[in-house]
Amino acid sequence: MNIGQAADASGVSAKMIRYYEQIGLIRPPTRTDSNYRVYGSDEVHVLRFIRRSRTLGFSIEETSALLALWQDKTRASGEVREIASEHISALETKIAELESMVGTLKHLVHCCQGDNRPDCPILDDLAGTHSKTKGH
Amino acid sequence: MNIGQAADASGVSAKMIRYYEQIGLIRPPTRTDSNYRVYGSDEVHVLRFIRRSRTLGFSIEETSALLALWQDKTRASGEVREIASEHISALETKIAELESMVGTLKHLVHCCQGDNRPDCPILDDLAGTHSKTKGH
DNA sequence: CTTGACCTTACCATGATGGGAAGGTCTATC
DNA sequence: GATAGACCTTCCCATCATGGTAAGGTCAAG
Repeated sequence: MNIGQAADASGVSAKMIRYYEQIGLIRPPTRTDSNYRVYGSDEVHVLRFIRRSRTLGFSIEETSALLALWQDKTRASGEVREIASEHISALETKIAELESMVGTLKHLVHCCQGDNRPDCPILDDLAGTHSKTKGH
Repeated sequence: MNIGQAADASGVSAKMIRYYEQIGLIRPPTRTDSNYRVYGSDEVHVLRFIRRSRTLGFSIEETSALLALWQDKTRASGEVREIASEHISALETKIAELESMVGTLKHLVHCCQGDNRPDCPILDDLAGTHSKTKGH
């Protein structure tokens, strides 16, 4: 299987497959006489694993750790759970930040009449010119 | 005021101030004979505006638009509200995505016993080997 | 006049991905 | 067997916003 077919089969672009190889996330595959990369179903399986992990928001580094644990027959699933739990915490922190931003913005939009008057609470807040909405 | 003082006063690093100048977000300030950038309270005000906008998650491009509206005396606040509303939508989409990830991961962590047995639902899900948790 | 804190520009790095160029290879069709 | 087109290879560049570092100039205090 060439890299294009492996890309189609795994959902990981050929570009990314080469990149993952370059940074050491996956092992260099065998090559044909004409230097083409050759992949089998095992490699496609690994690529799918990586893709799913990335989809769930794990970084390459985290994915690398999960991949190692997946391939380690003597692994402890506790380690996996720890990585996942930490990732959940990070995601929840991020969500809280975004929700805070949304809350502030919604309040501002609500105060902003949206007509043509030059007074705009959103801009005023951004400029920090008064403190009406600042404490929000 | 030198760039360092402007940085302290605005909360934007000197590095970023130069960058914002380079990409045209802010205007080049006057310089001293020895080529030092000189800032006044107006520039600091602009920098604070930018900082607040960035804190709220607006991109540089959006910040640039908001800044232009802020400095445009004939602006319509409706435009501002539109930018903010679109930004809220984008943030909410992002939040939903993250929450979906968290949901999947929590389910997996819940299923994963965290002991030393080599069976780990999280890795199984990532690998896509069975469909027990896949439809989640 | 030296020291140290500041400033200047210029370049490199991040993380994960896409784009493109220049050149080699394979396959199908004529 | 030649040619076209689809594929592969490596290498370099761009993103986005930010940080770092290095080499050199400037300023103020002691």
